[in-house]
Amino acid sequence: MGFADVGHPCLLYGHQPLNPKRLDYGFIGYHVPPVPRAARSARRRRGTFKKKVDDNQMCAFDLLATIAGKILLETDNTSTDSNSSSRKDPRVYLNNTVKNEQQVEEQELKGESYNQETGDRIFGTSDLGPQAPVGDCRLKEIQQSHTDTCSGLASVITNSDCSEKLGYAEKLVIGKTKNDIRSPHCNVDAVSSGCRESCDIKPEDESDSNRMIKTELHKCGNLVVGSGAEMMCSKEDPAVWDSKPSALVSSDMVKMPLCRDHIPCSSIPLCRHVLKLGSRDVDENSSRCNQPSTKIKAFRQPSRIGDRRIRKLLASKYWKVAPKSGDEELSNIDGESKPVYRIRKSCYKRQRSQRNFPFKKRKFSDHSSVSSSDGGISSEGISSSPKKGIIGETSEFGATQHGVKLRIKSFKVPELLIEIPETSTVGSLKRTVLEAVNAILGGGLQVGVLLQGKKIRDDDKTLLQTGISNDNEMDALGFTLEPSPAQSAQPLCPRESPFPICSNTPPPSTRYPATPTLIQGTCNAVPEPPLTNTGTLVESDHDSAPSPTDMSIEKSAADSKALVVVPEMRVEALAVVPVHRKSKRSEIVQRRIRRPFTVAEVEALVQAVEKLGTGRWRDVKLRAFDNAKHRTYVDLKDKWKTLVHTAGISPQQRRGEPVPQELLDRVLTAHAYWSQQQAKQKLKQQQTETCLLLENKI
DNA sequence: CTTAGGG
DNA sequence: CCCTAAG
Repeated sequence: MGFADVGHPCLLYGHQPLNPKRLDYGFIGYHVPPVPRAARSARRRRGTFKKKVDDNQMCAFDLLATIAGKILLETDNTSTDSNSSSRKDPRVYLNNTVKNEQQVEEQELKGESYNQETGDRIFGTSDLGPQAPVGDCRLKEIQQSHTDTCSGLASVITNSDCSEKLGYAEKLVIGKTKNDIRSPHCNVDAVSSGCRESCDIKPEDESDSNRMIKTELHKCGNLVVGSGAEMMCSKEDPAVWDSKPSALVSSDMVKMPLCRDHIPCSSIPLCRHVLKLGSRDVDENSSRCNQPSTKIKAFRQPSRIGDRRIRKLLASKYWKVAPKSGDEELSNIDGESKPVYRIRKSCYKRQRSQRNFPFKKRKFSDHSSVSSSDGGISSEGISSSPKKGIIGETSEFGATQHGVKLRIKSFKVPELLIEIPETSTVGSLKRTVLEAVNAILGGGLQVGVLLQGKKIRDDDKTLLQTGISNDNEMDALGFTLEPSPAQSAQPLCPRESPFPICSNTPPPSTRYPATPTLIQGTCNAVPEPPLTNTGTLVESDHDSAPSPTDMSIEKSAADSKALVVVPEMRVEALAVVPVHRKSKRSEIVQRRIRRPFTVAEVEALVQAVEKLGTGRWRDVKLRAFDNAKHRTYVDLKDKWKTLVHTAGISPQQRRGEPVPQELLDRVLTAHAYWSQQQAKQKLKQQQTETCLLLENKI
């Protein structure tokens, strides 16, 4: 053949296995013929290997998408000067376009047929309710009164200084009102002081026009804050405050070094805006939720191609802030498979589809209806099988147990601190916030469970023991989203934490200081094991991967169950999610968080490749990373590619966690070996082909 | 769905 | 990591 045989890597180097496991493979491994395609397909069909990767992440994405669907950003600078100016045009559009009253009215009239093309999000800041004092921030009132009325996402936008053009921070609280869950519309409350008017759309007060608009929103994904009547009102009296402020408003100010001269924000007059949004797609969604599996599929099919396109468009744009991920432990160990996932397996077969689900969904359902909700934050799942609840029954109680139905009406999002130069544009602020949110939602969350406002830290307790099973307590049950432990502890570059919050290479002008979650006033440095542990649903996956998973749990919960709000909790965490929907057509497609391979993983990979060879990534995945849900065979292939490259460059040129030279040597060896094997095979193939040809001719 | 490669 | 063409 003209090729000198390259010895088996192991024989050549006699590497001592870093891992005892390595002993289990020997030279023989190289001679194992590749599994015939047919066989593989069969395996596939059998479900031997399914992508379950990043399910949790998906959840995060869903969540994000949901939140994103409700942008709350105010771009109107005019407000900075005073009530008067803002009064003239209380409405602020995301795209910076302010619509005139007429337009607004038209929209109202249009009602259901609200033109999607006008996809602008209107941030009305009007008030239809009783007049309230104006001028100062009346956060407290807001907080107290609205507990029941407000629903949906709540966002508090704090303007640290009204006179500062760009300085404001927002807090977003996800919450829902009692009546909202099913309602398709968005409820938005905008409360502000000083320069802004407040807008509180109370369910009861909803006018028809309101309803229409809202409905609209939910349909086309447009967000209208403050509608018709309210807007009008605000015009008349921009400074009117709603008498029923939202209880969801966080009292806690966003501390952002936005103020000039670093004046403590608290010392400056603040403009606060509270926006509450119901989840728009909920209802539609809910109707589909009954058949989850179908639902997703329906989407998937049509969106396949589009999906890719979308991803392509968006993928590269939003990952700058992607948290630097820590490492996972051993390949096989980690993984984020969560129990919840199992429950809804049918729905989320593909990590990818799942991940993009919200976006895709939206994109493709624009015409018809946004069925989305998908669980995100507020979707109300409908689960025909009660016992399957997220927090299903605990095993210990066996058959006697009653399933616990949980409704997750809202999640509290961890506080987000953002630092951005005052010279930044509003757009960049938006982007920054979005990125930060994406970073968090994309990977650094874990779930906390609250009962009566108290955090339940004992994960070993059963629901029964905790009182969660008690119906009376249900209302007091709440869930929080918090940064995963590692993050809180090591904000900037959490080494061990798989899901760091901050980006390792933040843009010059922005950065996300590590901010421990202040939820409940208690900083939970202590990792809260996922709710999962409590339930039986979990299929012992002993995944080590923390956060994202949790999200999935919640998500599932949301999907399959109802949503319940825990009102008493003060929401201090927030995230602002600006969304520019139409503008860039960009549905923020989140890029997967980066998770550098650990040495252990590399070891496992090398070992597997040595044995299986290159070109059989699926097998490699199965063999060495079956439990690492987030490592796809493509990832492994890519890693191998980079390993080969790395091995070929000088150590000085290498970046990231150094890979032991020994491993790199093995990489080169194996690579050479398998390359040769491939060449040989090709040759053989060619020979046989030619032989056949000749024979035929003869 | 998998591979193989380019980006 | 992402995206895609191919198979």
